[in-house]
Amino acid sequence: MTSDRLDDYVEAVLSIVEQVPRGRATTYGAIADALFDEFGGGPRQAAAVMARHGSLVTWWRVVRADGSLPERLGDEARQAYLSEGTPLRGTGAVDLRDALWLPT
DNA sequence: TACTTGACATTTT
DNA sequence: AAAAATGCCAAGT
Repeated sequence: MTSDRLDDYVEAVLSIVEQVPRGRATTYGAIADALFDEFGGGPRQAAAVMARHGSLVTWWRVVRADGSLPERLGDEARQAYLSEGTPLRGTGAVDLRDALWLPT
């Protein structure tokens, strides 16, 4: 049936990603924490959603806890960071000290 | 039903 | 400071 809570979780994650301001970034843990009230789960579930539907959103605005991101996407994300002026730390990772955005 | 895999996080060497 | 080990939770097989 249609009331799949999984799809609902997916939309919730994508919604948060779409809400991230330009030039800013958030982490999987922050998203998981924000949705933990309603769905629980953990950062891995948020990541699983991105792996499935991440192509539909600004996935480069979602990074790991240390500001770095998956090797496979590093290249494409770098282009986006340069375009949006995201604060980088020098090694290609986002400087979360300045760029970290927490879901509302 | 049990095992393996995964856009992760945290703690300990 | 950097790397390895452990923990977490759910989906896929």
